[in-house]
Amino acid sequence: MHASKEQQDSLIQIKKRSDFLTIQNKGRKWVSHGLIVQVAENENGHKRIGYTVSKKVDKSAVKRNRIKRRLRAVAADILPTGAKDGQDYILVGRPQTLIRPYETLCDDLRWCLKKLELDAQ
RNA sequence: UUAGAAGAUCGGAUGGCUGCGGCAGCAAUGUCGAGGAAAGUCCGGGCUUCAUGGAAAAACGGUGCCGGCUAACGGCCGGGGGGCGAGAGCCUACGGACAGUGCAACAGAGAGCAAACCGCCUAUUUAUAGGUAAGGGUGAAAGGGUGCGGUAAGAGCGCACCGCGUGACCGGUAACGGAAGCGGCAUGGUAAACCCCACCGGAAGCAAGACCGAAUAGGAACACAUUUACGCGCUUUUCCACGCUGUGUUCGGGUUGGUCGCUAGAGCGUAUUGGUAACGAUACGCGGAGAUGAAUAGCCAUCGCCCCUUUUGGGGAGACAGAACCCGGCUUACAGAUCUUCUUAUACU
Repeated sequence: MHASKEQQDSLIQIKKRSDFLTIQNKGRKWVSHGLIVQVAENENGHKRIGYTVSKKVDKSAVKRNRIKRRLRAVAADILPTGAKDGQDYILVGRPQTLIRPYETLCDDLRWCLKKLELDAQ
């Protein structure tokens, strides 16, 4: 089920704060137990991905880092095949992200992507 | 063995598959990759920039027994005083109250150059006057304590012992300790209240700052000429020195992106050696994260740890917590494990 190295290279990371804000404003959003996904179209035709774990989720920096790492691991497995070109994705961590089993977390992401695709039509 | 005290160390290990960041390499690949507190940002430095340089004073902030260590400190080590404990030990903002100002509710007669409510004593007389601080009462606190003498009753009024003040002299680098003698006892507490004294301190921080490439004011540098004065020059004042003006030429700033700053530093380890110790000296060895929406992850196996039942076995937990320019400390958090030294009680010998 692991994505190949080539596929993972197609993912570009979102770094600017302004990009995060525009995606959050104009994009669509779907919530699951393990994580939240936000999607918006972009102009350059690539798949782009960003991660957000705020201090609201957990005050400990160690736990926030671990949540971000798990989100990154899930995204690396699912998104190269599950995501579409020309779209921006933001994965938002939740308290459940820390303790949910890995397979369930993957299912959460797949479910969110499916729902968002239906919603777009 | 019981109950403690002090100090130090560790903070799971190994491997596989799929991945991440730095470096090397054309590539394959190789190699390195979080902590004892990385935390809080409370001190002290290095480094960088800003202000024209120096001296003195004031203001503001900090430190506060003594000696030593250190680049430095509010840190550490050793010592002294005071307090706590049976002890090993632990705690300690621990300079100054004859420089000045202030503060202490209520109660009480009286609370800071003491006072006289009840009482006691004396006189005249049945209410005053004087003496007194033993006893009572109030209070957090009532101006030495006990005993004897003394007296009208009393009182350091006198004496002894204790306490207090002062203290020749002795020990110690010092803080301080000991102490003959003298003083009849007085100048209560509070300075994490203002304050005084001694010592220390310019300010802001790697989003500092430097460079490169792209669009507008103040401006900056260089050359020449000229004037020396009001005022201005990064807390204020004073003193001394210095600068300021005009013209021309050249360059070009607030923001964003990239590169550098960026990790070898008061570095770590071992041995010898000086020192009670903190720490210093010498020799040899080591080379160890540098990200910038920010790298250590996901899954699994074995060993170890804890709990349950015990024949095999099954299940569970894994603390506090994530480098962001770098060091030296402090403070706070921490499952569990190990080692060393010491005290106490009991037993054994």
